[in-house]
This record gives sequence, C-alpha cells and structure tokens, in this order.
Amino acid sequence: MARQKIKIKKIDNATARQVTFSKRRRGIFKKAEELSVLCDAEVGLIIFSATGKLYEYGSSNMKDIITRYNQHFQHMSKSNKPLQEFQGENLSAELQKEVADKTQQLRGMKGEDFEGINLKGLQELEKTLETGLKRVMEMKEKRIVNEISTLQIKGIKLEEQNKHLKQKMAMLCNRKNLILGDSDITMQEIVSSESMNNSGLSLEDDSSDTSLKLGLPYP
Amino acid sequence: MARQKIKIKKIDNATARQVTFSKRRRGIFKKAEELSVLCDAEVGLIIFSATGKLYEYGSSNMKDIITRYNQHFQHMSKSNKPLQEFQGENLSAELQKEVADKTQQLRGMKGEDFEGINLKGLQELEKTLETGLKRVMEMKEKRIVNEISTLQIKGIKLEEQNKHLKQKMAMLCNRKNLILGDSDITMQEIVSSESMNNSGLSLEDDSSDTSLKLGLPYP
DNA sequence: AGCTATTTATAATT
DNA sequence: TAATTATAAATAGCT
Repeated sequence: MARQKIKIKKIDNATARQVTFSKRRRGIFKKAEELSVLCDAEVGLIIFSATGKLYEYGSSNMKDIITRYNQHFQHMSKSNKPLQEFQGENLSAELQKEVADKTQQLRGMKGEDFEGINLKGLQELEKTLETGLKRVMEMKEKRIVNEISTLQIKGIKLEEQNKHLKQKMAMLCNRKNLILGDSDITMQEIVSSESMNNSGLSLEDDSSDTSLKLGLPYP
Repeated sequence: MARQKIKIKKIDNATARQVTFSKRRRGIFKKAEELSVLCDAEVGLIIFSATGKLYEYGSSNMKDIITRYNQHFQHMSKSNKPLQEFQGENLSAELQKEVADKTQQLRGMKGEDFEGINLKGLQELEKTLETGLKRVMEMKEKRIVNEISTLQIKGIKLEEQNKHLKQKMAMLCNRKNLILGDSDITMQEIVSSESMNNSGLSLEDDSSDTSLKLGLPYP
C-alpha cells in the first residue's frame, strides 16, 4: 500500500516477508485496539508467525475471550451450564478476578496494554520498572561475577589436577620405557595434548569488567 | 482517519458507533487476511460487538487456532493455562497455581524475588523490562503532549469567552451609567479582575519540550 | 530502524 | 443503509 501496489500473495523473499510481518502485525494490533476502544467491542487477535512464534492481542484477558467464544456455540446448541459454576463459584470467581488483575498488571509492565492507566499510573509504572530493571541488572551482575569466580576456581583445580596427571603420566612413561624400551607414546605428546585443556581459562583476569548489556554464554 | 482526526475513545453516539464498528470490522478482517497470506501466518480474530454479537476470522479453522494457542503455553510455561481445560474441583487449585505463578512473575519484574530465575532468565527479564519501560515512557509522552494541547485549546476558548464577557460587561456598565449615573463599579475594576483568569495560560508556547522525567501535575 | 511516496482505510457527509 | 470524498493512517520500497 505504498510506493507500489502489491499483490496479496505470499512474499517470496524471506527477509522482506519478516519485515512486512513485523510492520503489519503492529498495524493490525493497533487496529484491533482502536476497534475495541471506539466501539466498545471485545477483541481477541492471535497470530502465529511462519516460524511458529505466537503474538496475541486481547482487549481483555485472552482466555476470557476464548471462553466466551466457546460458550457462544454452547448457547447456540444447548443451554448447558459449565461444570465449575456449581462448585465453589465464589472462590473461582474471586480467583479468576485475581488472575485477570495480575495479567493486566503484567501486560502494563510489559508495555502491552495501558487500558485504564492514567498519567499518574504511568508515572508510577515507570518508577516501578526503573527500580525493577535496576535490581535485575544488579542481580545479573552478581550472578555473572559469581559465575566467573566459580569458573576460575574450577580452572585452578583442573590445572592442579592436570599437573598431577602429568606427573603420574611421566612416571608411568618412565617406568614403561624402563621395562619395554621405546613406545609409540612420547612424553612430548602427553604434554601437548594435556595443555589443550587449558585454553579459555585465563586465570589472571580478575577485572570482572564484563559488559552486562551483552548476552554472555553460560554453562 | 478521514475528514477529521478522531480521538481513540468510546464513540458516544450509538448509531455512529455501530457504523464505525461495521466499517472497521471489515477493515481489520481484510488486514488479517492480508497478513496471513502475505506472511504465511496463522491468524485468528475474534470480535464481540458491544451488543454481544460474534464476528470471527480465521486463516484456518478457528478451533485449530485456539487449540494451537492453548498448546503454546503448555509447552512454554505452566502459567497462562486456558481456563476451559479446568474442570470442577481442579479449577480452584489451578487458579491458585496461576495466581501464584503470576505473583511470582510480578515479583521478578519488580526485582523483589529472583528465586528460580537463572542467568538466561535474568537476561530475558532485563530485555522485557527495558522494552516495557520504553513503551511506558512513550505512552506517557503521548499523554502529556495530548494533555498540553487540550489545555491550550481550553485556554484559547476561555480567552474568547472572557473577551465576550468583557464586552457584555462594558455594554451593561455603559447602560447602567446612562440610566443611574455614577456607580461603585467602574470599568477599570471589571477589566482588571477579569484579566486575572488569563494567568498561566501562555497560548504562544507550542514547544511541548516537556521533560518527561519530571512528575508533572495533571488535572 | 527511519524515511517518503503512495496506497488504503475511513470520518463526515450526502 | 449505501455511496462519495477529503483526509488521516498504513505501509512498500529504500537507505
């Protein structure tokens, strides 16, 4: 719908398809929200990308929408009442409210839905998110520092083990050589193959100045 | 999106709301179909009108889409389990689990408790929080800009009203003076007291360069 | 991720 | 309702 009219058929180029998917997904989500607000409608939108990733928008809790959707057909055929309404109706209702409330809170925090949040609420939300983010980053840093020192300790231990193994091997070789004379395995080979295990363990690096923004590998 | 820009809030007039609903429903259904075809996505769209009527679009069978949607959470996490799978006495227990799960999620996002979250989880959490924070700040900015322009428009209207009132008062005073001669209320007094209402409304300031970090007052 | 030239969608109106 | 039309939005092709 721009620069050039396109035919509505599967986009061949995978990259272009992905870009279009992102743009149009945002577009249709916005339309869904607008429709629900403008016309006081309950809207549920489920999208699975070609790669299987799920995207969803619900003007209210998606589960409620799906439940209502399913009930629509039950009402058409029979007026069957759901089982759970007989037992602990109050409890379930309360719990469902609680779930809905927490879901809404989570959506707000994820920035997915600001329905019913005023300016003051947004400011509080911002502060909560800033605090939360700060704490998460601090915890991540702690964990990473911990991870690094654990690895360093492991490395030192492995080095010591290697040293011992090396000595034992040396002794064994010596004994073997003394008994059997020449052998296919030389001391040189043992030492060189063993030294490979040290790669990647820099024991002197204690700076811990890890960039926390980067996705680091972890064991 | 035409003839005039509209605010995204519930349309008051019921007839207009119904008309808009019909038009936009057709629009979003078209968008949903286009997205599914162009990007090879599976799309399900459920709409309940304010009157409770159901409209649906599915790129494939809606029941299959909902099933896939429900299955998505069984694999991903324990939370977000669909309600309709619960039956009878299980309902309350499941709901309680769900509440507990969401509570834990919220605690994690607020940085209150990182129990059971590994480094990878923390990194995902950080990303989620960053995105959420960004969106919250954007929404706040939108609202504030909106608020400012609304206030400016109100200010202009009030100024005009004041001008009219001033003119009327002037006329009344003139008439009074003609009939009764001198009066306790002079034109000077009327003008000066009326001008006080203008304070704080700077109509020329259109910069909107508000620092969003500051907690602003709101009406 | 942004930027525009266009195409679409649609609000007001007939 | 349905059709028209002037505008607002969405977005395809580029960078």
